Amino acid sequence: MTLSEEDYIKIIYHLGKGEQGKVSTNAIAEKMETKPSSVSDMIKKLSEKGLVNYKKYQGVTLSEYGLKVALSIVRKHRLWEVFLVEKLEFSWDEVHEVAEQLEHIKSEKLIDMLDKHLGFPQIDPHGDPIPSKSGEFKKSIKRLLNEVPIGKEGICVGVKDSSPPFLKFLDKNKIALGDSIFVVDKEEFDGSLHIKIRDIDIRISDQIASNLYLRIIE
Amino acid sequence: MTLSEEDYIKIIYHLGKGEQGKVSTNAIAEKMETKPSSVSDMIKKLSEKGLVNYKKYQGVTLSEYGLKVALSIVRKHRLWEVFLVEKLEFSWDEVHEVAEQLEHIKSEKLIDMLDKHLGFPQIDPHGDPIPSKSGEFKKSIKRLLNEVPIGKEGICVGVKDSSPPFLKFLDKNKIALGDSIFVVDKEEFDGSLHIKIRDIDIRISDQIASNLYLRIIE
DNA sequence: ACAAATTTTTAGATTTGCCTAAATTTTATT
DNA sequence: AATAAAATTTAGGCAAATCTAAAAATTTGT
Repeated sequence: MTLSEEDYIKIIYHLGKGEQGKVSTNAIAEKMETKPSSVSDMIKKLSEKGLVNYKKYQGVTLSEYGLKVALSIVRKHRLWEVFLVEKLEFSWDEVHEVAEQLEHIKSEKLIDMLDKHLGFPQIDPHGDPIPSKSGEFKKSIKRLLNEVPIGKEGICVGVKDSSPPFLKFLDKNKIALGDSIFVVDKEEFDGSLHIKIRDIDIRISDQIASNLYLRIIE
Repeated sequence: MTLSEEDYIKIIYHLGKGEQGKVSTNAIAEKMETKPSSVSDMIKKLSEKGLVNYKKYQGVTLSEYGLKVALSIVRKHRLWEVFLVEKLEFSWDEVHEVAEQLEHIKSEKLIDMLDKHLGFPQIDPHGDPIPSKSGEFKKSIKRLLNEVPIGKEGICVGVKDSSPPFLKFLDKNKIALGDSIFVVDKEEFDGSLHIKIRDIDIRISDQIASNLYLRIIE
């Protein structure tokens, strides 16, 4: 597969919301930053190769094979994102462009060993799930931290209350978007949480926890 | 720069033995696995871009700018090789193909941080020196282990005596091509060596040391 | 030195992925 | 349901990087 073909497949995957949805030529053109006519050309090629199902004027969907390819690209992209953040000190919002390039590197062993090196992560720095080698993956959902079950881990993806005092609190406690938070325990009577963040244990009140969104798996 | 241009520059660099040597069209064609006519075309383009010095029928050399570009590609290639071996458990002879792809990834921060993550290595798994960010690098030389000065480190790149008993010895002591060996000390009277390999200290006789080639720096 | 062999370049074609402009199909509106 | 608007496809071209075949320059052999 060429680089360009892989980009198309990935975009069709994302626009199709992971599975069935028919994807329009124009939508693809916009994401690819190209013209609809170019998209038509490429779709024809992808169709001949069996990567997409296509009937003229009716939009495209990924074939079973195309979906497999898409998931493998997404897997590579997200594993590289984890690598960049965990090992190379990138912040969660700097990784996309580089991962976009790294996702095209072809070597099965590379990805298997990278996965192992990273400890088989399940989510990337944006909280999105990482497909397994065979293409399965858990759905991710967004939850307020105080609603995350004990023993679960998630990525901090947003705040409900963005008032200065709250943001200051986050800053002081070194909690930032993209951080991975593990819920160790919950105190019954006041709802306060014992969490682990960057290998450090801290306790936060229910009030704080109900203002932080995590993206968790399952 | 396109991927193909980068490949040409790198090949011209290697064929020119690192610097001045004029490189012939045919030699480039062979390395690129393409035809001399294609090379002519590309050389013309590289020349227009100021990457090479070129007079028809007279071969090419890298310009100052072209050399800079070449060194940056070599740097990336070798850093990725170190990464693959040190962090992802690749063996020294498996890394080339993958590094060949990774060397084209464009991100200054990526390479800087990779360099840091790897502890600013000076040599790659084949014993070749890694250019610094600014393009300087030490020459590497091949020496028998017993001639390596105390305090130096090198990569095991070959054996002088390849008899089965010797190879068996290497195997038993977990010494393999590509291993990094640090010379800790040398015993005056029998010439035996105290070396560090994969963080383990071992002692080897002069007889052994005089059969192992290391590639060292400076 | 000069013809033969080799190397290198030019000319013209091909493929991939893109473009513009025009034609066609679908969808939206009245 | 007919027409206007929007989306999509086709047609014809372009640039990059390659190819084959043929021409030109250089090197080699005697």
